[in-house]
Amino acid sequence: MSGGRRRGTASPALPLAPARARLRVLLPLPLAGAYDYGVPAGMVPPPPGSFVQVPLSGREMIGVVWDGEADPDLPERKLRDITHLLDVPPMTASLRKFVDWVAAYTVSPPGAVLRMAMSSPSALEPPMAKAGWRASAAGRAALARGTGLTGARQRVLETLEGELDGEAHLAATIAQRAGVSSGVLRGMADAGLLEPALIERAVEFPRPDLKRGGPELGEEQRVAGQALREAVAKKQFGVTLLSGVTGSGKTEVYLEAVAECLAQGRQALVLLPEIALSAQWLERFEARFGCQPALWHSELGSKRRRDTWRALAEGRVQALVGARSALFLPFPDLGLIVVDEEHETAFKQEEGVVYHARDMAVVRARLNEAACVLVSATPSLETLTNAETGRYAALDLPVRHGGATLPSVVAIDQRVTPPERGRFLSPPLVQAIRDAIGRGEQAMLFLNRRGYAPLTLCRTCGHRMRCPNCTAWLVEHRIQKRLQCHHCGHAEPIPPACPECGAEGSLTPLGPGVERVQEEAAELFPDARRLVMASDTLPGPAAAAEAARAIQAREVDLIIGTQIVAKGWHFPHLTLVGVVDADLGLAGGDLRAAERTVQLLHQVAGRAGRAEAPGQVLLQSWNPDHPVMQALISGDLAGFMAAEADQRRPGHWPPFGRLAALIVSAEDEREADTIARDLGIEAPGGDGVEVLGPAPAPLSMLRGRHRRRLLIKVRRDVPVQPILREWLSRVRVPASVKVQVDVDPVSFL
DNA sequence: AGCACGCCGACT
DNA sequence: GTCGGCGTGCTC
Repeated sequence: MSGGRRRGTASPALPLAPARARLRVLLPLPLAGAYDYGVPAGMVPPPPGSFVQVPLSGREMIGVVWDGEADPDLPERKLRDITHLLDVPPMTASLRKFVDWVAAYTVSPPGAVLRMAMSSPSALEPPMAKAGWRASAAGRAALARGTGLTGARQRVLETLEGELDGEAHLAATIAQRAGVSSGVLRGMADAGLLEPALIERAVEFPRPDLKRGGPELGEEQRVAGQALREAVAKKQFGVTLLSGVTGSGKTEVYLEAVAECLAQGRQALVLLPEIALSAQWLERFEARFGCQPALWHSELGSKRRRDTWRALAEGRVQALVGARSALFLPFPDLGLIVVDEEHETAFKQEEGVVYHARDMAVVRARLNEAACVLVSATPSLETLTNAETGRYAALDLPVRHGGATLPSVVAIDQRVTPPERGRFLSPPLVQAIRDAIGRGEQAMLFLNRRGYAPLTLCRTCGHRMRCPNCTAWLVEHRIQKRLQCHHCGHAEPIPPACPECGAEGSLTPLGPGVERVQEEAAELFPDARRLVMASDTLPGPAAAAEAARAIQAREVDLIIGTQIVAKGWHFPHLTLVGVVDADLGLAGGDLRAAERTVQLLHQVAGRAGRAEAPGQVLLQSWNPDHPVMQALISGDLAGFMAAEADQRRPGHWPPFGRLAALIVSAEDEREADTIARDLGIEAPGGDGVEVLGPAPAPLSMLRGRHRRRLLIKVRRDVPVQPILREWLSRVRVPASVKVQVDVDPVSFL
């Protein structure tokens, strides 16, 4: 460009100069919407979905060019220019729609949802090649001559050209492999024997082998697998419920759907409720496809995270298994989403953007013209209802794979044969464990309570040890010698004397946790090899995998575990399951307490008798006539769920109506009360709309914040989000008070 | 989410 | 007299 002054930027001297092109950029922040930015001269306006860097109040941020028109009335002086366009595949239109849909449904700022779809910030930056070293031409020549090199220098060159394949590596790596100090490398670089070079990132994800075929399928499995294949092959949206008794081989069936999806050249996503406990699942995937799938979960390291995100976005990952957050990953052409154990509450995200991954999976599948498969031995009432009304197709596997039979379930009436004083295992259960172990089989005791005792009480003054930050008792963890709060992470040493009255040796543990059951088992069965499985005794995937291996290798006789033992494990030598307190989940007025208890105990029961030897399940209960116990004993879960539906239908309780909760929280109790009261005053009404509350939340203090709840119940045909938005807009909330919206709550705490 | 501006306590 | 606490408010 010659000619000196052409035109300045937005020069006022040229009022008729065409205005800069404007477009909308959504930023990963909880702002009300997208912001407008200008396209700088010389930049081709990036299409929607492009990742761009933009200035925002003095700093640079990465955002996504969003759909829709920019506001022409925004004054030119407010408009800043896009800084640059990032070299990342643009976010697909379907993922953008998904972000908007989730934001609208959960009543969250779209930017907060976008943040979940940008969960690996570093993946968006240009591929960062690291500075490394390789042999220079002079170095290679010197090596070829074989003379004039010190031993150390020769080893370095041999290592680089040999086992390091002549490629560039970090100085530390080279020094370590060649067994020399880094000083040697420095000297070689100065002498021109080494030259700097960028290290290529070479993270390749293995391709699943579709020809490999899997384990032999039974006839029913084969038929169901074929049906799923056909659903995927249609390349249309559709949801299928795959139900089937525990041990019926549902995983192998839906892996057929995964195979079909990959054969179509589209990507498959499998969501698991707890990826950390998925070692056995990964083995099954590998058995079917000859390699590991890509993994996605919150504990993934930043490097792995970045590589996975980028490889996926670039279409180099075919199959991915992940926790709920994987739903927001940049699949270029998602063809299948499987939600395994769809009834699990772990799919509900309770913090930040509150969403249910199972429900959002259905939405993402719809926006991607993809198939969705919901899998469970104990489907949720929501999913069952959708299957019954024909919204979802349904496949069922009614028998166990390989000729195994379902375990028999019997209640032990605690009123008739109670445990001894201070004990928790009743005589019939003790005898059954003794018999099973005596036969060389494995037994399991299930109690959904971590630690030693849920409550510590002073026998002198009645003081109960409670959490300073939460409305909760402190749970004794005897192994760690600490009292712990299971809600906020507060922990303190067990005091030698009562902090209230000072009485020494007066603090007494009340009630059982798994540690205490293990202590009792140690006295009763001193020769049995025992293993405690709880989230705090199996920290991380490696520990869980090792536990599973030890059990399968029959290195354990008695397993004592919390709910993590309910999660899809295959323990072929386990024949007896004892539920220490079957009534535990029924306390409290939770809408789904009964449903959840049936699901959990049925899943636990399903660990027994998965191979040749038949399984037996004993439920210790104070109320064996309760419908929950009767359902488990008879095995008639369908009947139980039908009765559950009949109870919820008349009052328009979910799934026959919709709930949303507002949780008001503040450090100051009076502030929480004030806002909760204001919300109560402004509560919406009308046909098919009902507001309950405000009331103190069952956990009325959590992490130092006082909590109040309001619940809105609307008829199924009434959209709740506009009501919520309007309601919230009528109440001014100071920054010190948080109002969390929970559409379709599963927890009422 | 940052970062600035804005009014009330312990320091050089 | 100032340095600085983090409470509200804005960022295209």
